Order: sequence, then C-alpha cells, then structure tokens
Amino acid sequence: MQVTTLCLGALVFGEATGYEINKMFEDGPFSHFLDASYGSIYPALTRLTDEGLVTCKEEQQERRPDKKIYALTERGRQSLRDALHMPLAADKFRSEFLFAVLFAHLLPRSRVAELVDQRLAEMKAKTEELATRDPGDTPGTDFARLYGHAVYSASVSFLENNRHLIEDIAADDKPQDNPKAVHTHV
Amino acid sequence: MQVTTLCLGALVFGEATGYEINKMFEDGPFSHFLDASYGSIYPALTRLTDEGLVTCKEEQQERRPDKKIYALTERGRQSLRDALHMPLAADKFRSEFLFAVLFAHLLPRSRVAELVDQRLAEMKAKTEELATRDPGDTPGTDFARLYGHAVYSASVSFLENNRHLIEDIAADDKPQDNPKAVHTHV
DNA sequence: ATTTAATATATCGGTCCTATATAGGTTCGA
DNA sequence: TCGAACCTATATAGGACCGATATATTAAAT
Repeated sequence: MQVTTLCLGALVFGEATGYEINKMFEDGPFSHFLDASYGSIYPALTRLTDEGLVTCKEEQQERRPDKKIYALTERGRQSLRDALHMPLAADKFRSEFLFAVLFAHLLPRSRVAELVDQRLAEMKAKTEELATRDPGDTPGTDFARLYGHAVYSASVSFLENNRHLIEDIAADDKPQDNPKAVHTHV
Repeated sequence: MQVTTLCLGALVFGEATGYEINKMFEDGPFSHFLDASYGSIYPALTRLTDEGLVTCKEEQQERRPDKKIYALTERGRQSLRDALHMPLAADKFRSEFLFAVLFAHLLPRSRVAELVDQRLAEMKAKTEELATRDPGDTPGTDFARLYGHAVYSASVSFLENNRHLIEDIAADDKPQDNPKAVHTHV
C-alpha cells in the first residue's frame, strides 16, 4: 500500500494541504502505525490530482507560498474503498531495541540498563498518551487508540518483569564504571 | 541503522552467506522485528568487505555459483558495538490493518469481519510460534521471543474483546450479501 | 534582540524493496 | 517416471521512499 492510498485516507477526514497531511503522520491519527514524509506526500498529491482522484484548489496568501488545498473526489473515495478490499500487507515492525538486546553480551551492563530505562520511559509516555480520548476521535481512531494502549501496556509490563533476563547476560562493566567490583575496604 | 549494521549483527551468530543472512530476516531470529532483502544485503556485504569489517572466502561448488562465506573481523565486531552505543531509533510500526479500520464506515460489515478474522488467525499463529523455545536460542533471542509472545497475546485478547467496536460501525452489507436483511418468508 | 518554532511547498541524494534473471538441485506426489 | 514446485545461491535494474535541505515569512518565546 503506497503513499497515494494513504493520502486518500487522510483526505477522508476532510480537505487538507500537504503540510497538514504530513502532520497527520507526525502527530495526528496516523502517527502510531503509519509513516510518510514530504518527499513522498507532495509527489503523491500531484499524481492523485493528475488521475482525478483528488481536486486541488489554490488559495493565495499574502507573503506566503500559495496554499494548495486538496479534497477527495467521488472517484478517489471509491479508489480507497477498492484498495481496502484488496489483501492487506501484514504488519511491519522494526525495532532497533530488540536488535540491540540480541547482543547484550557484547555490551556493558550499564548500557543495557540504559536502553531498557529509555524504552520503558518511551512506552509509558505512549501508554499515557493513548489513555485518554481525543475530542476529534472517530470510532475508527478510537479503536486504534485502545489497541495501541493495550499493546503498549503489555510491553511495559513485560519489560518491568523481565528486564533482568538481558541485564544478567550483559558483559561486566569496566571496573571504573562499577564500584561494587572494587574491594577498597577489606 | 542501516543494513550494513544488521549484517554485522547477523554475522555475530557465525559465518554465513548472503543467502543465509537473508533467511535470518525471513524466517530466522530477526524475522519478527527486522527486515532486509537481497537488494540491500548483497551490496551491504560488498561494502563491508571493502571496509575490512568482514572477510569473504569464496568456496567453489560443483555446478553451482561459488558460495561466498562472510565472517566478522575484530574491527567489524567493534563497529557493531559502537553502533549499539549510539542512540537507537524508536520502534517503527506499520499496520495496514489499523489503517483500514479507520475507514470501517466505508466498508461492508462482512469485509470488516473478514479483516478481523484474518488478523486474529495471524496473531494466534505468531503467538503459538513464539510460545516454544528453539534449540538454537540465545538469551537475547529468547528475550525477544518472550517479548513478542507477550505483545501478540495482548493483541489477540484485545481483538477478541473489542472487535465489535469496529464491526458495529461498518456500513450495512448489500442486501444480496446479507440474507437477514431480506424478508422472503413473512 | 535573538533564536526557535510554526506555516507551506518543493526537490536532491541516497537507501532500500520488489521483482526478476540465471542455473542447477532436490523432493514428492500423480 | 515425469514434471511441478521448491531450494540453493548470487546479482541487479527500476522505482518507491526517507532524511535533509532550501526557500520565505510570521509569531512566540527567551
């Protein structure tokens, strides 16, 4: 599923500029499970306009670049519906954290602990962020939000209960980093 | 973190060919949270060889292309360690399923139910796959496996308990698809 | 007074995925 | 026993996409 289709989806929520669509991927309703950047969004909107799946009205602004407001056409809406009837790709998940823990035995224990602490903080922040309903939520975004909340909660629990599994296989800290290893007071 | 670094990680598990590294991403220890394809793996191995981070010994085979067996050098191992001390990118998660449920109101209820059923089947399969320890598991892969199991389990529970939320907002099935809507026997 | 952030469009460079080419081997059911 | 399907193994072309940057102005924060 390419960025053109994602843009059609974005425009179901209402007309928008490329800039606003980008925000939907950065902070908005899509941010937790999709991504797309300017480098793909602007060309996609041009292509969609050429194909008649969206309309583009230029709004002149004083001392700013003209705002190009895109809106879905009926053909565009149907094209999205068609795409949603095709087989969907499986979720793609990419985690540098899990890659790193595979090599915990190559890292000092302090670094492994740091990685877990950072991740726990991120996951807790996400969990909290997804805990409260947003005024603009639709039933669909609400479902996605609750789904995310459930998954991040499970993630936090797992990390808190099992972090010792990787911390215990980490390499020793160098003596100067690990005062416990130095017996200075017999 | 680019494919070169992932290849260094792959070679920590032992020497391997490009073909075998690819399998690690498709079925092996990396498959659940990383991806890379031939189009990036082969060029990456060439680059790593040029930089002296891996060695390449060609093994001639009868009636087959020569096998190129790559192995980590000490500099390569250090390069990986260095990469693991840099800030790690946050997880990236891409879900066409969650994208689709945002537009459940544009789809017939039967399609939404189908999407949920498919996803539940996938998630249950993954959960089961991750439930049992593999003989080749290291502490690191074992941790990742248990992590995945926890997350997929939570996912299955959520879907089973909350699927009605999106099924109830789906569009009506067309009459010919939904016998209950047709009153043929008064 | 100065820097940072926000609004807004656009593109270049490089990375990466998808699909394909090549070429023989093995497995397994019809 | 014959052929289809899949496995081993390397390699690349084409296109999609991300990250960074350029441009230009205003608003807010410091």
